[in-house]
Amino acid sequence: MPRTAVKRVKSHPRWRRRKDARPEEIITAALEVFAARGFAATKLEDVAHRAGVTKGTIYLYFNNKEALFKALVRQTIVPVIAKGEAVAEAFTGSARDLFERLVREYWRLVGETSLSGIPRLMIAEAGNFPELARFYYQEVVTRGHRLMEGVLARGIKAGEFKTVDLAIATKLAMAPLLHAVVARNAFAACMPEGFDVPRYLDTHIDLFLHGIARS
Amino acid sequence: MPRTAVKRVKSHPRWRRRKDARPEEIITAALEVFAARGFAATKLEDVAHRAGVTKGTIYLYFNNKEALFKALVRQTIVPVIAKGEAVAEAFTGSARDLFERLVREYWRLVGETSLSGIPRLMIAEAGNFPELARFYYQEVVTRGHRLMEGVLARGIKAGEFKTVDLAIATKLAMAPLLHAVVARNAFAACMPEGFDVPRYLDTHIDLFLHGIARS
Amino acid sequence: MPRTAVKRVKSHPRWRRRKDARPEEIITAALEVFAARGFAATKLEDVAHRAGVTKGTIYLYFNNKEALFKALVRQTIVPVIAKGEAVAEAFTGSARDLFERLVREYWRLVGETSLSGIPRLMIAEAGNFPELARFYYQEVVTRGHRLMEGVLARGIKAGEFKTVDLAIATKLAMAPLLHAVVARNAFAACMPEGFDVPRYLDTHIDLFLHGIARS
Amino acid sequence: MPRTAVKRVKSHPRWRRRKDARPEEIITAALEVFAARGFAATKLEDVAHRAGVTKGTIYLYFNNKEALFKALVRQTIVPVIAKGEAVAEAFTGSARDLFERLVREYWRLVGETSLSGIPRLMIAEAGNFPELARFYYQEVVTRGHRLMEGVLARGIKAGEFKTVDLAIATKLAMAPLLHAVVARNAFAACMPEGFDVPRYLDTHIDLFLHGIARS
DNA sequence: TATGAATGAGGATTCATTCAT
DNA sequence: TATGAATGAATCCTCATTCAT
Repeated sequence: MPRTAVKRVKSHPRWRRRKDARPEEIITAALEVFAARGFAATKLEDVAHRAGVTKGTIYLYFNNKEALFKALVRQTIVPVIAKGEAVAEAFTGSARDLFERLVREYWRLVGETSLSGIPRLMIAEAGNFPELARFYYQEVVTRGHRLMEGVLARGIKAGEFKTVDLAIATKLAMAPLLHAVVARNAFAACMPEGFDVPRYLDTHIDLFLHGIARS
Repeated sequence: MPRTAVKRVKSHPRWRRRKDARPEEIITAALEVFAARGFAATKLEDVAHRAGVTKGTIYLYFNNKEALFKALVRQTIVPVIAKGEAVAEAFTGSARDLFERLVREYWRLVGETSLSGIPRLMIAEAGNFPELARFYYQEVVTRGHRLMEGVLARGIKAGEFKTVDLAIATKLAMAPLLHAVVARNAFAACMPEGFDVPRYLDTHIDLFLHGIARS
Repeated sequence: MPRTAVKRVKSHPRWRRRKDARPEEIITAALEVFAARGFAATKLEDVAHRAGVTKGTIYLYFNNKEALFKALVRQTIVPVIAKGEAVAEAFTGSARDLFERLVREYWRLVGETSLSGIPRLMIAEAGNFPELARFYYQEVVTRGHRLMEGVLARGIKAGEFKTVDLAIATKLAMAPLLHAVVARNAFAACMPEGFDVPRYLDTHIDLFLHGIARS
Repeated sequence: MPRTAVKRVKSHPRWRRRKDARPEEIITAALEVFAARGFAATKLEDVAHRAGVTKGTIYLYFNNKEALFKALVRQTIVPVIAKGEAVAEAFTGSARDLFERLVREYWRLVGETSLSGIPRLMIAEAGNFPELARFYYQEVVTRGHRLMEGVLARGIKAGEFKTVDLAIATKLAMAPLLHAVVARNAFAACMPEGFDVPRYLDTHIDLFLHGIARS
């Protein structure tokens, strides 16, 4: 801290230069590389290069490769769930509309962003990082399920949906989303026809709501 | 010149069988290890050990780690698709029944066997093996889709199903299957509640057929 | 996942110098080991050890064993030829004297130094490194021949030497030098009688000049 | 022995099939491969293939790679020296003519045959096989030198040659031969001009005899 | 004798990690 | 803080050697 602190003050007297941005820059870079190659095939040198630093710098902020990987997962994906929960909580319309809203929100926040690499990464590496897998399963998967379960329960109670096994219906509500994210991430280069996401989402919403609709 | 002449003292005969069983034994072992750890984290020594041979033996049958990996994918999963096609071709009942039959068959052949590791493996490694990914996408994913499309088309033509976008409905019909296989494979250890597969399949069949049903 | 995080406990600082001296140090060490053992029998660990570094360090400066070998040949021997050419160019005396001068110079620069290993190395490995062999033949052998041809041509024009086939006389002028370098390098340990180099050179100069002398 | 012996007797009742030719076939094949690649880079599988047998068979006749290499050197090159000695002993003409005869004979027996690989091999591998190097130096180099020394001594005594240091003059008489064999073997592929051997030999004989001629 | 499947020690190469600067 | 030279454990792969057949 001593030398640089002085420097900072010297060149930017008023506002601190936000070099606490470093960890985030590194995590952003790491997300891209890990998502593209998987944990083992990722070289920290590549991460460093993409973050505009050198290998050694990574170790100033993360104890080792594994710690970086875990930090990456923990810090990027959890906020998305939180956001979903906030949306649900604030929502006042029908369960059908909330379902639709959450589906589209998920795509907007994950499917279309670089976060789409995370589910695939976790699927790929769960076996190698049991502890992280447990964290992810608890804090992302289960929490996500709980969120969706609430929506379905709301719809059942309101008479919009027929009575179904909540846990299973939840999984079925999410699976098409998850699978699309994962498959697109994995096979984007192999899909010459492309993947008409809006229509895919529309159809899922339509079919699912039809399927679960009362009467 | 001290390079040559390594004396070896062994008590056990170093091999008994030999033969054309070897490649398959190795592939079986490789499937288990690759599925558990991913490509990069798999040590050929582990594969060898599990196959009951030593490292060197693997190289008698496969040029290198990558070749083994590719052979594994190509030789194990394609037959499953072929089987599905055969089932569909021979089927004489309604589209609804065929849909149900294929869903259950997929689970029986993939979800419940060690083959369930393959989809997850491919999702994890597609980025590192573009050529293999293309093969898999062509010969497994696309072919699987084609199979399911045929079923849906049959149902539409027969008036069982309403008219939908075939490609998208197909993806939605498969996604819950694929995702269940992949997620269970990845997170089995994290699912204390377990995963009630029969009910999951029943519900998917029910919801999907309800969703797509005419009128 | 037990792949990462290797703790290391060391008492010595692992490096002190760094810098651009390294490649040369490595090449020097490599010259000694390659010359002693040949390409295939040389272990990079030995080279590293002799250079006072570890295996990994070699790879910071050379892509692989072959690249090190090639760099070694290219960077060490070419300057010698250049020096010979400079000597010839600056020389103002008779062709006989220049011949003598070059013969002795060659021995001083190659025969007596660690460079004496290079010709033998190239002879040993030419078959395994065709491209390098071509380089060496062009930039060392041919260029050396051209140099000697110039001397003989000068002597013929000046009437010192009788008219001979230049290319062949050149080869005959060089062969005793080359062979002595190569044979001494190979069989030094087997020559109990030793090899009286000064006298060998004297005699070669004497016999050759007698043989080629006019009249 | 049992099964094959029976077979042999059955098909060739009278004369044994000369399968003692095997070792020679293997040595011939080994000469080619070793000469092309050097000791370390030679794979016994290649030798076996070229000999029309399998790797295992080599071990029926030679204890290991090193033994094969040594047998190869010992059995192929020594006879050549013996032949040279016989020629010299039987020769009745002048020393000049004998010199010429031996030079040409050497080329005929070594330079033009696959034996030309041996000197280069020995130069390449002497450091790795000290004991073999010593054998070669004793039984080939030294013996060859002795042979040539005898010729020169004969010429000096007869007044054909001037008095010179025998050991050194011998080396100078041989060097162009040895070097030509070795260099041609190593760099044949790099010599677009070719190598006019007959003329090279003629010129060497001419220059050397001129150089050493009395008065 | 001959085969060829199997072995496993050995060495090239990679890359996470360290640490003097 | 940041660098990047250096390290060395880990792993792929090769190939001499063995041995049941």
